[in-house]
Amino acid sequence: MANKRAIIARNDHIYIIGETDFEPKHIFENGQAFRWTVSDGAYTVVADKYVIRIKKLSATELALHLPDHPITQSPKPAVVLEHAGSMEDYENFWRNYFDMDRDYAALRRDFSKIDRHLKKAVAFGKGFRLLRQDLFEMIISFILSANNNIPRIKNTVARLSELAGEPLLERDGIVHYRFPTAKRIAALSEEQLRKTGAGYRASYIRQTAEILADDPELLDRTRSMSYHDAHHALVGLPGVGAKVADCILLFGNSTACAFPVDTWVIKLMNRFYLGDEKNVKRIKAAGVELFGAQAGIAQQYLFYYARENSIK
DNA sequence: ACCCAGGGTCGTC
DNA sequence: GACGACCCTGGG
Repeated sequence: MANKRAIIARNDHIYIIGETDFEPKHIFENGQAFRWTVSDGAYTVVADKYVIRIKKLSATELALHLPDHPITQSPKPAVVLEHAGSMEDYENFWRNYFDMDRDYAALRRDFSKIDRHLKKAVAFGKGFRLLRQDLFEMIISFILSANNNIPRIKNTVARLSELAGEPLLERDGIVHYRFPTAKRIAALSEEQLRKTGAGYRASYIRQTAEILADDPELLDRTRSMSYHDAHHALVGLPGVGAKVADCILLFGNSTACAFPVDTWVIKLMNRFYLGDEKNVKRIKAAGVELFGAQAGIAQQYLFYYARENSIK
């Protein structure tokens, strides 16, 4: 039984009502996205040309927002995407961005049957969704992630956007910038890139941006490739290894079989399943073997569960 | 104050 | 395949 949910657009806001799997904290605080801030439980997110604020609404709040709407008669979980636009924006962008056509409730049920660890992870992370983010943004963000920590990655991405991205709008005294194009980043000097906090990754970023600026179709082509071919194409870019390529495909294209293996996944896969496997390729193969065609999503639930509970 | 680890990749052996 | 170096920075 698919969960019944309603999407309503009104006054530049989009409401997602009755969706069991939409928890802003679990969507954004798990390392798949870097262009967000949180304040009083509300998430400000920059995606494409949009700057939205995501809030959970109680039944009372929802009724205040949509006073004359029949849906507010029966209390259901509700989320509002403020400033997200009209129904057209939802259909053209948000539906895809939030991976709304995947049935996460069904996925959780399937994962829960696989084993007790995944069952706990899935219960803990209920409300997670994969984001289908801009591929170029994912490439640069995850080149930055190598041997780095999340606060610094976020800072660098923010400074890079301010340095080379188009200003979008000012809200509450803060100017928000769109993520830069490959062309704009390729035009920066390595010195400028280092000043954003990129460190030694500055040269990878510049080189990769240059390659992609010279071949603007490359990323779009990967979307129609098999997982294997797309992964191979991405690994050819400077600063992009096997793990980063998997992150790009998982968080930029919702390629659910991509299974990134980082230090945390090595730890948790060994602790829960493998014992003492050091070979990353074999850990990745074991993940796909255990969790199936959507192993990357299982990986995200496990990753989030392990990190939030400091399982080392 | 100093040290360490952080969603890995690359070059070298 | 297995090491070690690697820009920085926030947190201990």
